[in-house]
Amino acid sequence: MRLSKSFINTLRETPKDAITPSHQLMLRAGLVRQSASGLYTYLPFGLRAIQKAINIVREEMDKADALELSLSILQPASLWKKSGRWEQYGKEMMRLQDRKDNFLCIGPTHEEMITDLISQTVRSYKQLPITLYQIKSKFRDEIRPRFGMIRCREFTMKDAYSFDVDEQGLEESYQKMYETYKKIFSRCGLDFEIVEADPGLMGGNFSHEFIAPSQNGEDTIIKCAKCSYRANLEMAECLPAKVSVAGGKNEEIRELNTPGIKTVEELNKSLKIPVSEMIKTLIFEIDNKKFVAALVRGDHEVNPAKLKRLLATNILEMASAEQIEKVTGAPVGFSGPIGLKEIKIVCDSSILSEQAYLCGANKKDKHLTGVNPGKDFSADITADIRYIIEEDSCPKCGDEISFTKGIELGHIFKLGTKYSVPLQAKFIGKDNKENPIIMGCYGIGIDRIIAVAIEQNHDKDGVIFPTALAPYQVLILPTNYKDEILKKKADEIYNTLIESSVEVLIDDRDETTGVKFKDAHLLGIPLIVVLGRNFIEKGEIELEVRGKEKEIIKEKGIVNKILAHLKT
RNA sequence: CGGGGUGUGGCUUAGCUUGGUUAGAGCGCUACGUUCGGGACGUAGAGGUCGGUGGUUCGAAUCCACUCACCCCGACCA
Repeated sequence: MRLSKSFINTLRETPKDAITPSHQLMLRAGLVRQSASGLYTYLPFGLRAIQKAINIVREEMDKADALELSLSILQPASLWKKSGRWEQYGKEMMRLQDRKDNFLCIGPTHEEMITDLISQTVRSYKQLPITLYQIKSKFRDEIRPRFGMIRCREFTMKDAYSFDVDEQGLEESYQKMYETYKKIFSRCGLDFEIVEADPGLMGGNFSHEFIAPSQNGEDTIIKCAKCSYRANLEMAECLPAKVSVAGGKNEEIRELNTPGIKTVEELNKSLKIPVSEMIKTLIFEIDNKKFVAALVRGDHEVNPAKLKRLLATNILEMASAEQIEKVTGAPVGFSGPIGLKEIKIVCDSSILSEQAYLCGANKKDKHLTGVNPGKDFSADITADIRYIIEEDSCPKCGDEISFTKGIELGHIFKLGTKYSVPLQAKFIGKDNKENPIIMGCYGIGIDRIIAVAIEQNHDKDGVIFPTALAPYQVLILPTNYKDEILKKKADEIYNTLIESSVEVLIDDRDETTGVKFKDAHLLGIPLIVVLGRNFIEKGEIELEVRGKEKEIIKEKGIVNKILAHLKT
């Protein structure tokens, strides 16, 4: 492509709304333009990069025997009502009505559609296993789109769904995708971690996330320094406390006056008791009807995802101030486990029965000290219900852990029969019995591949595309295209590379050399071939590997040298 | 939805506190000329409902009210 004929839209200055490097550079390099919050237009160069990512994903999915199809973007409400998600899915799902007043949604995901398709087409175990996938736009009316392409409302997703006859089959399908994802992100040249994750609304006990470490990530992951343990914050297991705290089993309960002192920090300040020797009591409402009290140490936080899983509920919310007063008999800030009636007490496993703690008295302006769990109250359930903190150690090997931020590139789930049962996707087995199909689902955020590639590969001058994702591989830069010698040689190299099927650009614009260099670096094309005065004087051509070294090459060897670079 | 912030040609912005000429600038854009190895120089141009609506006033980019959009921090997720 000749730059004089292409559509490049580089910006000299950074648009003020863009904060993260990938967002700034994608705008500056003219890869995308924003049309509204969370909505972007891909310009030609950006689209080429996206197509590169799509092709890699498609190739690897096909190698894994997955089959591509395309489900309609608009989906009938009836299917979502069958799975129950018409009600469960919140405002992220864009709902609309057609001229006949039928309700539809713009697909935020496609489990219902694909399961319905399978229910109509699969009859026998002989048709299984099968994995189907598509690569297309999804729409989620996100609460808060941000970071440019990292969280948009309309985005391109590869979503795959596996269908098996049993758990073992699912395990194999899942494992296949796990390996496929590793290949995909490696081929894209990305740095990533695989972590255990909470499946949330999707169902299942655990899942895996593929996370690109980045300061601008929205997820927090936990890494063990020694072993291979990786988990996201929601999922990371906490070992029961090993820290020994002061106070003993036989302390007597004493009531303290604590007027207006509601938080652990305030209690710590006025009573000089370490926060780790306090119990925080939080009241949650589950399924919009029942209440539970969750107890964690003062220096810990309740992890709602763990609590949800433990209580097997999807709806868990903090109780309101009025509800707390009704349930505990005291205003917010004075709740405690002693004297709670008819509500389940869930105690975190880091609260030790042989220690004495400070906690709320369920009376206004009163707290209790010397409270021994086990002796003075009993929990209905004791389990791991808190977030891991940096002082914790690795749940697998006990070594140090660290926290890292990251961007979620992909997520693989085991769905089981969550959708196949309500949507009646069944098969007849060898034993002539009818059973629900066992499902898995596997997503990749395509736009995020590009955003992450840029987050991870850029410098002060612009993007440094990994070769696999670059919109073009080579940029030929004659410093002055009006110079006959330079023009002739540049065209010659350009034509030769085109004949070799190399994706090549030539900067034939009537721009100053400085502009050409700046654009070349901003665009991030991996190989820049500079033809300038050194060529005229000495027959030397400069080959710049974007972000790395520059080489001086004699005229004759240039094409082979370029081709050699592209192979590595 | 809660908290914070910003809206002035394509981009970055001055002016707003303390209302008063044709709303300035840099970059970009157009034409011509000189340049041509690091966003060059000269000359001449084009481009603006000052986010919108209503109000106060002789007079509003500037003050007031409402509203819209966008960004950032928290709850959602690829």
